[in-house]
Amino acid sequence: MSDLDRLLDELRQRRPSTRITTQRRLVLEALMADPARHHTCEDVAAAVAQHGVKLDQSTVYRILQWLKNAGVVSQTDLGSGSDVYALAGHPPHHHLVCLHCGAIIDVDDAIFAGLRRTLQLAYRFEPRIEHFAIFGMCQACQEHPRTEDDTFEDEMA
Amino acid sequence: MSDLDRLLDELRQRRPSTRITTQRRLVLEALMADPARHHTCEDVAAAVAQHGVKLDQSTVYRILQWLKNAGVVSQTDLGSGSDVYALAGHPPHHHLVCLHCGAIIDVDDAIFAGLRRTLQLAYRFEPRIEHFAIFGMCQACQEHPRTEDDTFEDEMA
DNA sequence: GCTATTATTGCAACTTATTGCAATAGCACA
DNA sequence: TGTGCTATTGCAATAAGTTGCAATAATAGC
Ligand SMILES: [Mn+2]
Ligand SMILES: [Mn+2]
Ligand SMILES: [Zn+2]
Ligand SMILES: [Zn+2]
Repeated sequence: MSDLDRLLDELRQRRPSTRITTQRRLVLEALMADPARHHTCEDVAAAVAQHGVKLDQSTVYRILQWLKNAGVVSQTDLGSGSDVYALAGHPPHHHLVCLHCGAIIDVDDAIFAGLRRTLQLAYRFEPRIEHFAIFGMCQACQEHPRTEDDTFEDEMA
Repeated sequence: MSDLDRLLDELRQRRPSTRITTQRRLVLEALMADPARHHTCEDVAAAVAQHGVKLDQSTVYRILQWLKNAGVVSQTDLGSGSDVYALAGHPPHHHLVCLHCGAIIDVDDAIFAGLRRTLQLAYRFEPRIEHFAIFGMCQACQEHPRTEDDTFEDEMA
């Protein structure tokens, strides 16, 4: 039994009314074919289309939403105009996005350890901090100040 | 000279090509009329309309964007469907949003002190963490577990 | 395997937000 | 006060994402 089928099975066990459809199988297959990637809805639709199946945009979005609610994928706005979806499983990490040059820096999940603890202890709030994007200014852009206009900010979502 | 004119003046001093238009004055006036509120684009447009001036949606968005880039307002997605804009000035704070019941909890900016320091020291990254929304589950919803379906998540952006 | 139930899909309409471009209107300077 | 330059606006088109609803298809039970 494949990784994919194992996961689908698990999802159905969690809530038995769940149906395993061709569409869901294909979307998950596309995601797992490139597990480290930031997939857009369009990416996924294109990958599925290569298998000869055309999925409606709304179907893809609904399946991604379903996977997100199940904790299987994360959804992030990195400022590119389209949200990106990624398999939540393997190495938890986040990104720093420079508002000036658009650089995307990977950071380990450990940076949120303190914040998580604070929210749990002080507010009894269980945060779901997965694949966050933190906007700001990178080192290079701080050292090379430009005028306020020629910035990446305008181009950002 | 009013608070409003003082601010507009300052914005123009920062970049002299900036023009002070009726539209900009009215939008800023609407924001400052209720400084603690989370304003949607629609709210602002409605408030301005009460003064007898109809602004195009795109104009309002562009002015809010301009104010955001200038550091005057923050923009936040609290999961309501429309982004909210708030005057950045006075009391910096953030929100915890419950994915289950939709509750919105206010938290002090201090919760980010550690993270800010880490990013500055370890990555030389200057984060712009203003009026963040952190999604997760509130205390009440953790204690009162429900099935995975009747959740607020589905209704969220 | 066949049938009934109902979760899921596809489609079209809709919402929120952004963008290109011609018309408008600040404002610097005479 | 009048004139020219160009930043900003309004408008219409577009993009990303969501939603209502009728048609479809997964699956449980026979
Ligand atoms: Mn990533
Ligand atoms: Mn707030
Ligand atoms: Zn940069
Ligand atoms: Zn709750």
